Amino acid sequence: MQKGQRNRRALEDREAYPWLPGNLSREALHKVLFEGKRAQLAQISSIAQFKKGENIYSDGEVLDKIFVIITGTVAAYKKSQDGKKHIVTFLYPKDLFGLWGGRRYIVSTEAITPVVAYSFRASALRQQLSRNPKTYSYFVTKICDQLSQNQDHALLLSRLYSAPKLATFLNMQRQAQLMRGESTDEIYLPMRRTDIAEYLGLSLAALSRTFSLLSARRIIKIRNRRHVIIINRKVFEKLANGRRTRK
Amino acid sequence: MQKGQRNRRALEDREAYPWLPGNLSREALHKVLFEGKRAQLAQISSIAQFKKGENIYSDGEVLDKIFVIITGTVAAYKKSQDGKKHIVTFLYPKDLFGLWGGRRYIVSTEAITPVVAYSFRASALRQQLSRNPKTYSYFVTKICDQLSQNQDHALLLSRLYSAPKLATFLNMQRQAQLMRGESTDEIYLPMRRTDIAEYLGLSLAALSRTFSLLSARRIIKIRNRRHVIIINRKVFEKLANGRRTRK
DNA sequence: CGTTTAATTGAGGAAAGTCAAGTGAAGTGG
DNA sequence: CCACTTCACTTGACTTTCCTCAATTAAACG
Repeated sequence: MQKGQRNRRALEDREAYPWLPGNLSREALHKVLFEGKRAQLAQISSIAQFKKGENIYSDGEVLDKIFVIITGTVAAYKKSQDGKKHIVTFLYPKDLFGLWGGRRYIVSTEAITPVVAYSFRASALRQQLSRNPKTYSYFVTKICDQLSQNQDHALLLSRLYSAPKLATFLNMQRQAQLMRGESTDEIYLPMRRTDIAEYLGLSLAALSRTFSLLSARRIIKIRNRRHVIIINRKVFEKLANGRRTRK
Repeated sequence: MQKGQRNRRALEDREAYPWLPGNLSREALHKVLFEGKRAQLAQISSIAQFKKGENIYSDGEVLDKIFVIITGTVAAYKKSQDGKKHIVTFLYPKDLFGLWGGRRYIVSTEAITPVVAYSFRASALRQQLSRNPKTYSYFVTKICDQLSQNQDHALLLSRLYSAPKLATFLNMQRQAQLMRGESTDEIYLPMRRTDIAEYLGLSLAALSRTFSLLSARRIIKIRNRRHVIIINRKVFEKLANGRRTRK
């Protein structure tokens, strides 16, 4: 299956999950849940703020709160048996997190920029859901999205060489910006290099070298630590999507 | 968080998803759905059979059927941009697959042994769900489990060395056998070496070497291609769970 | 402006990849 | 039931990439 085709389809198809009742688009459901009923929501939610670097919750804690990001970026991570931190996903405004587990959280989360978020008590949300089962599909959709995203991440992790890994990552970030309706002239990277390395399964040194390599080959331009511009789109795409490219 | 503690908790906690209505255990729900109401189910499901190696559905096809395995093993895979096959997950009896996408399947699946499965038309299942929203939580639970499993897989993929990778994989298989109530004297591997390599993100050669290494070091005994016995449990555990072990 | 944190770069070594040849198991047809 | 073909797996030789450790430079922050 071609990549372009897949991307287009993803945009068309992910809107609706036809096997679910309450066949609303995600955008519409987000509106209904988080914008249309502020007054009603206020009863079960509050606004939480986190400083940069602050831990939000940890793997294994009892699951009591669920969050929806208003502004900022969050990293979800696990520690592997060998003690290393592995970032599972980055979360952006409108993303929902905290509900992927059962009785306890299954990942840890940390604010990597200052974060403002809605905070729901899990019990209140449960009641809300049983009163209005249609909103269910919103959550299921979100979880399915997360699942699909995780599978793509696994694919990324098993790529062999650092250059295509990084190019694919940058492309994913760009895609996400597009989805959120932001400009894609520049790619914005709110996280530190270490975080990217932990997401891609590379050492910090290797990641840094790869940034330098892509920059030296004039494929990307590193405006500053948080902003990257794609210069040579053709080679860039080849790297991200290409067959068996190394550097 | 300690590993042993985590495993115990996983067993205790995953049974119920308290933020869901219809707070039934997974085991109970499976019974209700697939054993208690055979007659009712017969109307919306049929039995499907697949030969070893047969493709069940492909990534990108329109999602029309959902399956529950009765006997046999299925591999779910994606092809990455560089053309390589990457196995996302192995599926065993009672596992559900096909519903993780929206309008289309998001992975391909293939029978790696002869497979017998219930086959549901997606549309029929949708009706079933809207009539009985409580069964919803069964599906959500399954998806959350899958998500959690995928995250563990990602962790596995980003481990550096092949020996701990393989040990962890074997341990996962053992754990799964335990969950299914099977004996754990031997680890049964229904899939080919190639499949394991594609799951672990290793070359076939590297995987084979690692099997040989563990065997030479008398950590495991390879009774035959499909059956492995753990001899030195202590070293084995250290490999699978240990900090910074290489070989 | 100085101190701390984040990121880049260099040198050396180790693990896994690739290519290729060889062995073992399984399945088929006479 | 055995010979033959095919497929699955193992092992060897060589190459490459990334990791580790360490030193240096750049940016952020008080």
